[in-house]
Amino acid sequence: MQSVKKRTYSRITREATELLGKLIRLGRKERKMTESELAGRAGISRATLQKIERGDLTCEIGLFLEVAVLVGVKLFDADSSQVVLMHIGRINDKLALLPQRVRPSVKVDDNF
Amino acid sequence: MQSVKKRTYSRITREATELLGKLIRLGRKERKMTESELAGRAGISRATLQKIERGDLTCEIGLFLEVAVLVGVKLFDADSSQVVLMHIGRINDKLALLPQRVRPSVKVDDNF
DNA sequence: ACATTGTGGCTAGTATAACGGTCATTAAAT
DNA sequence: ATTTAATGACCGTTATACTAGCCACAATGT
Repeated sequence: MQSVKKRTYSRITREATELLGKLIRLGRKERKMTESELAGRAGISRATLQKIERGDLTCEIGLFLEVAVLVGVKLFDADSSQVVLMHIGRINDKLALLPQRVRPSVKVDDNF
Repeated sequence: MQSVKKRTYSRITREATELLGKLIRLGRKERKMTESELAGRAGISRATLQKIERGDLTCEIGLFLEVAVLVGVKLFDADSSQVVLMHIGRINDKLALLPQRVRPSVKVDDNF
């Protein structure tokens, strides 16, 4: 009974993960795969797959996305996934333009 | 030197995570926050934030998305995130329509 | 030029995720 | 109705993610 992990997540984070889990479960059933089958293909245990489909926030993002890919879930969005992925080049450019280090001279504006 | 974890990830998974990490780093710098600041706000260590921005696949999805939300990264896509999130209701419906258990009578079609 | 400090990388310790196995329940097929 | 097996849940073990702290380097501001 020592040091119970006390982590808080925003509503957006919780809903997004829950959604992704449901999309995975939906994709799996549409393809008529059992939990064991999908877990086997993904190289994970059935217990972990159950956590993922349940939307457990503590699962590794790699496992989460890997399972999603296996059941045909389009990452990031329905039909613009490729567009988003292609943006990775432009993001590199934008990163290169920014100063390599951040030095907050004043104060960071808390816009929440 | 026993049992080195040997995990493989699809290219899509790797690129998606890498992209998300870069988006986070971009968002952080655009808001002129230091790694320590963002890590502090997210309630994680700086080392973990560095792993996230690097696109490390072994990070918890909850931490990954939480940091993304903090720096204003729109989850799933640029401007249709809310649409996707609203679809959660319809997904529940679709799940309810499917049989509650999958019994593969024939063989699962390997469409890869 | 100098001082400041953000960043990358490393370590050991600790919390915990993932695994493999088991069991009860119950939907699905006969 | 009976049989089969997919699912949900639990547990002990093992692997590892996260943490706190440190150092070296170098970009930024003066």
